Amino acid sequence: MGRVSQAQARENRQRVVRAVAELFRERGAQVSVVDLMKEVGLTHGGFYKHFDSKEALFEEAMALAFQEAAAQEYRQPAAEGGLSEQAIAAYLSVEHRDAVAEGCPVAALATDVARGHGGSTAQVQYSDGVAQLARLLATDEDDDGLSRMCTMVGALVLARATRDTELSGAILTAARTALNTSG
Amino acid sequence: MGRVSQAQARENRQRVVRAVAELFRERGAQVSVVDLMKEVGLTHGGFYKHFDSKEALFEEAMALAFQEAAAQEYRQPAAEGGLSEQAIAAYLSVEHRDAVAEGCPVAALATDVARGHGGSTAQVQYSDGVAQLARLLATDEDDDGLSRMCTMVGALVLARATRDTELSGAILTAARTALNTSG
DNA sequence: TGTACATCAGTGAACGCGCGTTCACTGATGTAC
DNA sequence: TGTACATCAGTGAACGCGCGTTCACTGATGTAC
Repeated sequence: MGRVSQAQARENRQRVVRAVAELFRERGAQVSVVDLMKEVGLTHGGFYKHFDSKEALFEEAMALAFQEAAAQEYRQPAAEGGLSEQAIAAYLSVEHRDAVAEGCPVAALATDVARGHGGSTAQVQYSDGVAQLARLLATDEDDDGLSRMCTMVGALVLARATRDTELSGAILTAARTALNTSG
Repeated sequence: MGRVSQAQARENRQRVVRAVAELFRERGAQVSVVDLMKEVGLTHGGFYKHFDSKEALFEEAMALAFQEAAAQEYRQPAAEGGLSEQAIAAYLSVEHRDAVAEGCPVAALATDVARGHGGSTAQVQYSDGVAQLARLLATDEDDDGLSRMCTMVGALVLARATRDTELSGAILTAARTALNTSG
């Protein structure tokens, strides 16, 4: 194919990171270099022109996932502080449940981070992401948002694991109801 | 080594299933046949005398994990119905957080099941496990236990992912407090 | 109970395959004049 | 602006390795007499 412009190369690199940020949430560490390069229309050979190793890419992708998550609609706080009822409904929606790749990385990557995939810097990034999400949920000094975050993340994770059963929707509904009545 | 008695063979087989039921929770599908046979003191060659395939073993191990979980101490209901405060405290303890292999499979395997590892029968077994856990948490007709289960599972999963930070203990405490005051 | 033979649990080498990574090569891009 | 050459993004074959699985073999166990 021959050399490609610097701008094109930068864009290709960015597309790889973004693709992995999504594939990572969907499949965890189970993404091969061949697959991810194919995902952006390239062959695997050029991978190491951009990244030192697969793990280095994973760390970068994890950072991007958390960075982009901060701008998600389900993170818009209500005027009076705390997340709005709509934001919580968006987080606990069937759409969010089914869109793992673009969804909350705190919910999608918890088990991977706990198992040590993605390296040790991933753990730090993840913890920061958790703290960030909790802060959005905090309402006053009596509620640091942590237990509400547990309910939301737990509901999303469980709804995804039971996706093809009627339990899945019931879980989302139950969590939504509990969060709106208690907060 | 030569042939081994039928009783010994049965015991060996059972030990493999039990070992995998634990390794599975700890590492997900990332357990090699060589590793798991080594875990029980055997070599990999004999594996297929006991199981049709690695996936078949995984399904059996998943079944065992849920079966054994039903007998865990954190599942003892209080006299008046619902889980006792002690049972909830045990579930949300640092000990349970650190003992993934012997801990609640609903929390340990959620992401794996959601990603389709362990086969389709695993999804059914998992959903049954979720329903079972929720039933333990139900207190009356107004509370089916689902939202409380989300809080518990979410707390355990998040505490594990943030294990080396001070956030981890705070998450467990916050969830424990929330569950005891609202139920 | 003892003997002779069939069975089969466990062994370890071997298989084909996909993985992460390396490398010689290509040829369009970037740059020096 | 044009030309000549160096650069380097991307290609595809190749590497060593670990994986799931197969198989010929071993020898103690199980069984028929």
